[in-house]
This record gives sequence, C-alpha cells and structure tokens, in this order.
Amino acid sequence: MPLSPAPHRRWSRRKQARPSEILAAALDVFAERGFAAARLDDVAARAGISKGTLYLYFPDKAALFKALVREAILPNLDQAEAALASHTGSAEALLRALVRRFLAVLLDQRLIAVPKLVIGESGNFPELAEFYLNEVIRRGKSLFAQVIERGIAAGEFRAVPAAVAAPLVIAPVLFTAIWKSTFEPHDPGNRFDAEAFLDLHLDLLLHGLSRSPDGSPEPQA
Amino acid sequence: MPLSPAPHRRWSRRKQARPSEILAAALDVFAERGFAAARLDDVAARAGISKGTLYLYFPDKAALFKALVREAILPNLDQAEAALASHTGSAEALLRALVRRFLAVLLDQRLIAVPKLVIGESGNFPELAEFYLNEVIRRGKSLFAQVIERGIAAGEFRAVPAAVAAPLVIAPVLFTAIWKSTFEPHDPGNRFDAEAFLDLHLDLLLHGLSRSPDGSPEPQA
Amino acid sequence: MPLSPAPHRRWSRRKQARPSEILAAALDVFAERGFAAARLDDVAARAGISKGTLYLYFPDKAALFKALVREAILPNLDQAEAALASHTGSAEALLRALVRRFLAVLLDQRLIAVPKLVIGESGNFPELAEFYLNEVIRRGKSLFAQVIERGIAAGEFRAVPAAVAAPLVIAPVLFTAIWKSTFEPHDPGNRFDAEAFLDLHLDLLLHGLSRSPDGSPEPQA
Amino acid sequence: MPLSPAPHRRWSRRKQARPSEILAAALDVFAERGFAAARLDDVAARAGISKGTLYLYFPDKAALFKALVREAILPNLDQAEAALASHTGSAEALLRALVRRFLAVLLDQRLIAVPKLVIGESGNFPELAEFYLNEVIRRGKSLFAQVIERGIAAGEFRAVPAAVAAPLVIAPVLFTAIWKSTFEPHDPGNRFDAEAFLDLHLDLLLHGLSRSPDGSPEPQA
DNA sequence: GATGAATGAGTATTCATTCAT
DNA sequence: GATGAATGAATACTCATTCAT
Repeated sequence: MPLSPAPHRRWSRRKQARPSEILAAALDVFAERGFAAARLDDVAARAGISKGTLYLYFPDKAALFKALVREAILPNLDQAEAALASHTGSAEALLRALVRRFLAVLLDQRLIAVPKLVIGESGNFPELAEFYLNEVIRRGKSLFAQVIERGIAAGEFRAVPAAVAAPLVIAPVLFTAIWKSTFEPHDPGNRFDAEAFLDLHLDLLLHGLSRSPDGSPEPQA
Repeated sequence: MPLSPAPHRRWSRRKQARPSEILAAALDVFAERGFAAARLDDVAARAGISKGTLYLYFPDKAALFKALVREAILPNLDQAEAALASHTGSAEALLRALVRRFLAVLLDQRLIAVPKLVIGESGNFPELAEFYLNEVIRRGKSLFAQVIERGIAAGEFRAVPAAVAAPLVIAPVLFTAIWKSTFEPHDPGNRFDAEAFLDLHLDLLLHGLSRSPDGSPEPQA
Repeated sequence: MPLSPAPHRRWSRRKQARPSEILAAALDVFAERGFAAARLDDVAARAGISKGTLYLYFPDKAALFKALVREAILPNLDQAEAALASHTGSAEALLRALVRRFLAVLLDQRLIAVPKLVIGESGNFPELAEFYLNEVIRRGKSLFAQVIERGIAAGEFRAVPAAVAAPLVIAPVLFTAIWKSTFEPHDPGNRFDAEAFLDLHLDLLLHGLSRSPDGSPEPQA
Repeated sequence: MPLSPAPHRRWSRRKQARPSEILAAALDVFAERGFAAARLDDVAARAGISKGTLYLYFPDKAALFKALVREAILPNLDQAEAALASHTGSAEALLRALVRRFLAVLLDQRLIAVPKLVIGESGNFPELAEFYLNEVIRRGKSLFAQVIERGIAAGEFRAVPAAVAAPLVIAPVLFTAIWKSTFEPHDPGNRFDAEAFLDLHLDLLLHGLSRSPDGSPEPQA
C-alpha cells in the first residue's frame, strides 16, 4: 500500500508520514482536476498542512507529480514481479491473476489517475512521459511478455510474438479503468460490467492463444 | 475532412472559413498542452488571427473545446455508419475495415487528442464527458456491436454478447493511438508497430469469435 | 422633445433622425449601466444600427456622452427660460410651476440619468463636469434665483440671498428624481410619494420665504 | 473613524490593519474614478500592496465595494443613533447638530463618494442598492424622522408627517456634499458656501416647522 | 453612407512560489 | 520545522475603435 489514504496512526512520527500523506492528497486532487488545473492549495488543505509546508517536502508542482508516479506505481510493479517469480502454476492462471490484480490496483487505489495524468500532460512534461515509459510501462510490458513466453515454453500457448501480445493483454484493462473513472460517473443508468468484460477478454484471448487440439494454424506475427 | 489545416484563402468569404481554421488550430494547441494549459493566445496565433477574433466565433474556451469535439469527430462517425449501412460483404471484412479506418482517422487527423482531452478534463468539465459519452461513444460502440451482431446472425461469429464485445474491439485501437501520440515521441529507438499489433489483435479476436468447425464451446458471457 | 424615444415616423429621412435616435439609445444604456460600463454595442443595437455607424455620427464614446448632455438638457432650459420671461403671475406660482416641470422632465424623459452620469464620471471627465456646470447648472441656478429675486422685488418674498436660496429649491427635486431612479426599483413595497414630498417642500419653503409683517409667516394661497 | 488613512505600521500585526488600509485606498480610487473605471491595480498600489494581496482580503471588486459601504458608513450611523438616544436638549438643537455632523462626515472622510457610487452603479449592482437602501438610508431617514417626531411631541414643531419631512432635511446636505465633491474642483473662482447654505436651509426649515405664535395653519401633508 | 469583422490594449482574477515570522 | 501572508507573472475575457468591403 504505497499511499496512505487514512489519517494515519496516532503513534507515527509526523515527519515520516508527511510525504505519503501529501502524495495521497495530491493523487486525489490530480485525479479530480488534472495536473494544470489542480491547485496546490487544495492539495495542502486535503493533506491537512499549509501550502508552505508542501515546499518543505517537494520543490515544485512537477516534483510532486513525479514523486506521485514513483511512489504510487512502482511498489505495485515490485509486487507483480515477485508474483511472477514465485508463481508455479499454469501461465493461464498467472495471466488471469495478474490481469485482475492490475485492474484492482488501478481502481481501488485510484491509481488510474496516474496514467491518465501522464497521458494528458505528456506534451507539457516530456521528461515525465519518458520516466513513466521507462520505469513503468517497460516493466509492465515485460512482465506480461514473460508470462506469455512462459506459456509458450510450457506448450500452453501458441508461438505468438510475446512483445506484441503483451499490450494486447493490457489494453482492455486500461480501457476498463479509464472508463470507470471517466465515464461511469456521468452515466448513472449503465454500470460498466468490468467482470463480464474482462471475462470475455480473457476467454477470447486465451482461446486465441491456446494451442488448439484441432491444430488450427498459428496466427502470423 | 472536417478540419481545414490549410493556411488561408483570399481576402474574403473569410467568415465562412474561420471557424474551421480556428478549430484546427485549437486541436493542435489542445493536443500539445491539454485543455487547462492551452493558451487562447496560442490558438489565435496559430489560426493567424487576434485573440479578440476568437471570441467572435466562440464564446469561451469551453465552447471552443465542445465545438472541436463536435466538428472533428461526428463526421467520421457519420461516415462509418454509412459504411456499415452499405456494406454487403462478410462481417469479418467489415470489422477489419472499420478498425483500420478508425485508427487511421485518429492518427492522420490528430483526432486522438480529442478523447485524450475528454479523459483528462472530465473532472473539470462533466458536461463535456456527458456529451462525448452520448454523442460519440454510444454511437461508436453501437456501430461495432452491430457489426458483431451481423456476424452472429450470418453464422460467421459465435453468439457472444455484442455489447460486451464491442469495446473489446475498440480498446486496442485506442491504446495504439494513445501510445503513438503519447509515448512514441519520447521513445526514439522503438517504433510501435501498429500494423503488427492490430493484425495480432484482429487475428486473435476473430479467431476467438469464429464459429469453429469442431464445435469448440461458446465462451460464457 | 429633444430625444426621440419612438422608432420614428415612416416618412422621416433617416439621416436626419439618426443622431437623435442614437442619443435616445445612449441615454437608455448610460442610464442603465453608467458611462464606463455602458457598451457601445448595446447603444448601437438599441438604436437599430451597427457599431460602425455610430462612429459616423460621434467620434468616440465621450463625444456621445457630451452630445447627450447637450441635446437632452439644453432645450429644456430654453423652455424654462422662456417660461420665466413670459410669466406674468406671482413668483410663487412660477416657482411651483417650474419645480413641477423640472421634476416632470427629469422623470418623464429619464433625463435624471444625465446629472447622475455627470456626478459619477466627473473624476474621469473633468471637461464634462465643467461643461455641465457652466451650461446647465449655472443657467438653472440663475433661473431659480431670478424667480426668487422677482418675488423679493414684488414684495412676495423676504430678502433672502437669492443665489443661496436657489439650490435650496432644487435640491429636493434632484433628490426625488435620484430616489425614484435609483432606489424605488429596489424597494417594491414603498412607493416614494413625490407629490406629497414636493408639496411639503414647497409649502415649507414658501412659508419660510413669505413676507410677514410681524415676522410670522403669512398663510399661503 | 472607520477608515485608517494613516500610512503604515511596524512590520507585524499587519493582517489586522490591512483591510482598513485597503478600504481607505479603495475609497480614494472609487471616489476618483467611479466603480467600473477604478482599477484594482490602483487600489493595491495606493494601499501599498500587490494586486494579489487584495484578493486575500476581498474575493472580488464588488465585495470590496460592499465592504467599503459597510465599514465606512455604518459606524457613523451608530454614532448618530447614540447621539439621538442620549440627547436631552431641544429637537431643534439636535437637528442642527445632526445636520452639521452629517455634512462633516460626508466631506471630511470623503464618504460622499459612497452614495455617489451607489447612485452611479445601482443599475449594475442591484444588490448593492438594496443593501444601501436597507442598511443606510432607512436608518438615516428613521433617525431624522425621530428627531422631528420628538420635536412635534415636545410642542416645538408643527404636526408635519415626519416620514415625508425627514428626506427634506437630508436633501440639501447631500446636495452640498455632492456639489463640493463634484463641481467645486472645476469651479475655482466660486467656493460653494456650505455654511451659508446650510444656515439658510435650517433657518427656513425650522421656521417652517416651528409652531408659530400666531397660530398659522398646519401645512397639509 | 453603412456594415460588421477584426483588432489589441486593458483589466479582473488565479495560483505557484517565496520568505519573514 | 511550520506557517500563511505576500507576491507577481500569467491568462481568460471585454470592448472601444478601425477599416476593407
């Protein structure tokens, strides 16, 4: 749990907790307003500190943004990589588990706001896009590529190019998270059924990846 | 071609051309900076007019944004719906054609900026998210759902729930367009191979959708 | 009738009528918004012409203001001076008549807006204050002073200094007009009873002015 | 003394003093330019602060205006009401004292600018006119009406309708203050003799109000 | 003459950042 | 460390004025 959404335990030294509290507040505000429209006043107020104190911890708004990306996302990648390393079951089971965990993290921790911010601000903050690309996306893509390769090696999957297939696993997950955070609040009647959507996604995908008993041809790269 | 990227005309009948010229400029600036960080000065400068002239055509920044969505996106939907109505071949061929056309429009006309803007600004402009949801997304989703239903009716596809499957067709296309506009500029070595990616997407998808001769089981909803 | 509040007679040559129509529109707009907040767009729209046409008749906003003062007020002064010259009855009757006429003009023609504008803009347009002082106020004050002097000369009034007393006649009239245009619209329950107010004003004033042999007031006619 | 025209204090406890300093500056600028033409830059400069600091104390221009009305006028009304409550002498003495005090406040503190602003901006800021009507004018009118009623009750004055007569007391005072602030600066030769004017006003008025020994008839309402 | 599209200087307001306390 | 008052650069928006048609 990289961010501390709770007011924090009584006995914790404040100075230790502050950065995380601030980042949690920043995530909220950035998620609601976007980067440019987010006001540091609001971040400070939500973190329960003064605006000046913000600058004791983060030199400027962009640094706050970067720290948020770093602290919010990377631990989840560490966790997923550990899961990959320790997994012993089938590639399909691992793929299903990672996809569900991926979506859960994006939604439960409101972390979907982070890629949305990166996407929205890549024009204004190229270094952030680069950082995100190198530290987050590459690792995530590699993670799923490894799962696919493991499945191919084990004879579970057909020999698709893993680097091309990996984003194909991810895209509907991101789609779901973006949808739920962007459109569902404005679409009161229709809940987006993420379960059914991801079930169908995984079923079609795994069906397509599976070595079919009838010897259906390998899809071309 | 809803936007006129062409520079200027003679010194008359300008009033007709202005709105499109302004919207083309606005698309550029919004795409580069996002909504909140875009300066109307820049839009005006890029359209070759003064700031005041902007306000002769659009009452405020939000209206400019809305008009952009309207004029840039809707004609493409009209076109796609016409293609659906007049298509006589297989559902698969139609699906492949629409997906390619969809991506081409997003990239060639830089229109991917529009959904990115909507996503980034939905917190600040809820009415815009609603408008986009109702006018664009619903129609697009319905379009692909109809193609799938047509395939099911024709016996080409298995009986998947079309409303759930439609976003599954779309997600990788949006992913590609977002990737190419957001990350590829910062990732000079690695070109994202959209061709290969969409080929694999369509192959796996159509494979999964196809009525297998051996009577493989229908995927559960 | 210096201003033309009506759309104008069909047969009138427009070029003749235009300036008056514009000034009538300007009076409306200035009365509603004050000088600085009045928009020439509104004046033009209300006059039924384009903004450019305004500049064919008046070089700038200040000139419009000055012309308004000139055309709206001076004819009424001419009229009042003519009434003074031709009057043959008692000074009291003349005073009463002029006071009532003064108020009626201010209210009926919405001319109260003009002194209000002069008062409000004297800091920004010193020349206008000077013009109004010299062309309007001096003449008005002189007018009432002459009536008082005539009354003194005729033995109707006591020998008060006429130049000091004249503004004393005027002040409650202006007060009434300002009240009715400024506060009565926001005070729906309470109509300001201008009749009773001016009656009391004139009664007390004339009572105070009246020549009594024993130093006590003579009963008024 | 509600406004602090004094320049500055030590470098602390400034937050206390700021609002009054700002309002004093605002009174100056509004008095010179009117509301719409006043620039907040000028207010800030005159208050010795930056433009941004203004917004720390007043949310917008209209709020500055309202606060000015509130802080500048109401204490004087409190004072006058206290004087009325504690006065033990004749109604005439009280009336004379209040009238002189009224004028002195308007001129010494430049407060005449406030009713001039209200009059000039009532079209643009109806709520301000309402506020001024309810908080200032009603109380002021009631104040003078009470003095008159006290005089009637004590047998000093004739039985005139006090609510009608009260504005009659006030009108020449306002006239004087408006004159001195609006026209006297542009009329270098002729000083307006406020002393003589108010003397004559009070003499005629009190003469008219006084119970004449010869039993002259009460003026009709 | 008349129009109204175009202009750009002008102003209210916001907000990231600083710094004296 | 923490505060929050102060700053001023930045920007959306307005409107008097001009001028090609």
